[in-house]
Order: sequence, then structure tokens, then C-alpha cells
Amino acid sequence: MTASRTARERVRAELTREIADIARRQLATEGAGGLSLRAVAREMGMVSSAIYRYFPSRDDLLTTLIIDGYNALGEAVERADAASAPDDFPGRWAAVCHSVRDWALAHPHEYALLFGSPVPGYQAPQDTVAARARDVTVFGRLVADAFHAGALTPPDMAPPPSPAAAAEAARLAELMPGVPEDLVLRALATWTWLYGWVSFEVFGQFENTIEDRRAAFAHTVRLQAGMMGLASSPNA
Amino acid sequence: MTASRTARERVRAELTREIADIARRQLATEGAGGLSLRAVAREMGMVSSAIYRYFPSRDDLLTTLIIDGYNALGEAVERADAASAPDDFPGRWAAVCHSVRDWALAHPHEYALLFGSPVPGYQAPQDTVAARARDVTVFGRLVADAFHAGALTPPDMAPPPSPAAAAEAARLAELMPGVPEDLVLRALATWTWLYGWVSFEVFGQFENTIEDRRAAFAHTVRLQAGMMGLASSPNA
DNA sequence: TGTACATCAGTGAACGCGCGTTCACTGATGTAC
DNA sequence: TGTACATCAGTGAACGCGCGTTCACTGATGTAC
Repeated sequence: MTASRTARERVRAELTREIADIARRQLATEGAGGLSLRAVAREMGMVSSAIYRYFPSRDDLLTTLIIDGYNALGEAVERADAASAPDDFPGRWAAVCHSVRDWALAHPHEYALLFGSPVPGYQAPQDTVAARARDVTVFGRLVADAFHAGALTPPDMAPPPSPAAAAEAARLAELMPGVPEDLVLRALATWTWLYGWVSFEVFGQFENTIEDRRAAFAHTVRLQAGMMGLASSPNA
Repeated sequence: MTASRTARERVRAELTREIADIARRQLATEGAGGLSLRAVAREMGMVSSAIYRYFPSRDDLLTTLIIDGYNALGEAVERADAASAPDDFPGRWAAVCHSVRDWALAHPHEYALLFGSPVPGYQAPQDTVAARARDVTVFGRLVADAFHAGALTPPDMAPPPSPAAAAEAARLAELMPGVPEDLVLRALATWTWLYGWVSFEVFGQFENTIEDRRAAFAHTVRLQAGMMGLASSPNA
């Protein structure tokens, strides 16, 4: 009976998801190192060994959380970009930045899992790479779109890249096809800025230093847009 | 006998330092969460309870490591700045950037302790604030020096700050007295970029993405100098 | 439709481990007269 | 200089805890004829 087999499988899928949800919630109170299979089992009302029917080990559960995290962030960024007018490149950029920041502040421990100190003893498997690139893919497309629309004209302020830097830029250009090397490097600078800021904010470095962080962030987002040379499409 | 009392105290100070050193080394293999008093005691050849003669608790030992870390980083940055020609502002900036990066790559777990995910259950006490600001103090002085030497003339590319952002800038201007608000905000953007880059690098986000990281970093450092508007002193 | 068998989920006990911290204690080192 | 006392460093046992993982097991759910 295919229907009943599906029934069992459906329960299984649901419980698997429930375990991951509880684990995610525990992450939010204990941090990545404090994630405990026994605690998850307790909250599930199961005996601890039963978890092994669903996840072969603690590391495996962590991997699931990491992949889910990258996907959640990636989706948020994709949605933010898609919701903006395609020709309004500064607007798309701002939407992307704020979506990253908002997601990080709403899920600080998941953010820490993805972008903070590596979890000791945990080695991320190959499975995570696909999900990992979703956010930066959106960014690369945004930059490439702007360039090809003639809306990426940065102020002249930088020396030409060294050959080694240019070589790196050439490899990164995969993410933003057709964009010249020095603009790729500017984009990289801006991208690292974004995560630097968000990490400072999520990890508490701005405590007692910056109060209205959203306002300061919003202004810096515009500043970075200017540095990259993002303008509204001249065809718009 | 003052001399003999000093002898005992000297041994005490030495053992205290030795404990901290061992703890720091363990940090480097286990990460912040894995720091264990018992393991430290084992390596000291002491019984675990003996550690309590020197540190009242595990958190206290962690606090010492954090303060030492900020001081080590701060010293490295101070030395790098001091070793540069005072009028060569881009040079000073590059020296500061590379000293942060070099220190972080040489002490990745200490860096993680200072700038990575907060240690769960640990609340940094007030004692850390003085050491915490050493690096940014150097940076603030560098920017202020450049401004007053007429060597801070950024390209025009940013909208004027919102009132809220300007208010934040006014408070941050303590670090770089006399520098106008919009330049303070550019400096803040650059500073967050620096730690964003270094965190990406230390935490492995550039793995399989950027190979010659030093070259890419060096170029981006110059790019950021241009964004801030740092130039060599016109009086030099 | 009914029965015999196979698969799977969950149990409960156990293994072996490491942790932070407390406490009463023994000796050695330092102090005061 | 010598002795009686106080301070301090380090010991060893113990408390109470939680962890990941294994394993033989019981029932329930699904499958094949």
C-alpha cells in the first residue's frame, strides 16, 4: 500500500523537522556549543537514544541547522531583492543590506552559527556549499545588472589592482559576469563591509558605542553604494 | 621581611601568568567553550582545586584572557602605527590594517574570543572596557591627524547623513576630535569593513573563494583609504 | 480478507567520560616577638 | 638567633551534574502471499 507507506514517511518527515526546530530553539538559548541531543530528546518527550532514528549524530543535526540557516538567510535576501524595482539599483542594494541585518538581528544565534567563530570539533561537510552561496549570488547579480545598465560608475579614488588582486577579481567575476576587475574588487569590499557591520552589531561590539544603529547603518549603506558607484538606471 | 614576602608574591604572579598562558594555549586547540579548569590544572601538574588559589572561577579566567587579548591586539596596532612615518597617512592606515589582520591570523581563537560569537553564559564584566578600545583609539587618532593635516579629502559620493546618523557621528567624534560628522561616518564604515574582512578570513568564509587573500586585502585597504579620502600630508 | 513475516520507532539501561566547585586536611613558607 | 604562631599553597576525595553513543528489547505499523 503506497498510501500507508507514505503515511509513515510523512510522520517521519514531520518529526525530523520538529527535532530540527527544537534544536534551533535551543541554539537560541544555549549557543552552538550547548546544543545537546539529550536536551532535544527531553523536549520531544522521547528517550535520548530515539533521536538516533532521525539523525545519526550530533554533528549531523548541526549540519542540518547550518544548511537551514543559510537557506533562510538566502531566501530573505532573495525576497528583498525581488521586491525592489529592478532598475532601482541603490534601492535593491539597500533592501539586500537591510534584509541581512534584519535576519541576523532576528536570529542572532543562527547568524553566529553561520558567520561567527567556527564550532570547535565540527567540520562542515560539502553539503553546505550550495546553500552558502545564495546571499552572495543575489548580490553578484545586482552588481552585474547595474553594470550592464550603465549604472555602476564609481568615483575615481583607488589605485589599479595589483596583478594578484586582479587575478582574484577575475575568479570572483563568475558571480558578476562581465563586470571589470576593479569594480569586482569594490563590490567585494562592500560585501565584506556589510557582514562586518552586522557581526559587530549582533556580537555586541556596538554596545555603549552606537545607539541608533539602524540610522547609522542606513547611512553607511548609502555610503557604500556611493563607493561602489551604484546609481539608479539612467534608462529608468 | 619584605624581600621574602615579595618572593612568595613573585612565585604567585608567575604561576598566575603560567595558568593564563596554558589556558590561552588550550583556547587555541579547543575554542572558547572548551576551556576547562581541570585540563589547565592537569597541564600545570596540579590538582584541579588548586587553580582556585589563583582564579576564583572559570569565568574569571576567561575575563583575564579577554583582557589580555585586547591588550595584545591593541599593542600590535599601536606598534604598527608608531612605526610608520607620522605624515604618511595611507601608510599608517595600511600598517594598522595589516597589523590587525596579522594578529588575528596568528591568534585565531583569541580573535574569535574577542570578535566572534559571544561565549554562551559568559557576561563580560566592566574590566574589559579599557583594553577594548585600544585599537580603535589608534584609528581615531590617525583619522584626526590626517584631517588636521589637510589630508582627509574624500571623493564626493554620499548623501548628507540623516539627523540621527549625524547625532551618532557627533558622539563618535570623541575618538577623533574636530573631524566633521560625515567624515566620522566614513571612518566608521571603513573600520567595520576592516573587521568584516578579517572575520571572514579568520572564520573561513573565504575558503575556496579567495586564494591570495593577502593581495586582495592589500588592495582593498587602499580602496578603503580612498573612500575615506586619506592622502599623504600635503605638508610632507 | 486473513495470516505470517519483516520493518521500523521508541524504550531503558548502561558505558565511560569530563566538568566546576566545595571542603577538610597537611605541610611549607613567612611573621612577630 | 630561636621559637610560637599565622598565613598560604596545594592535596585528595567527594558532590552532583550532563553529555554522546551503543545495544538488546518490545510493540506497533506495514508488506506479501
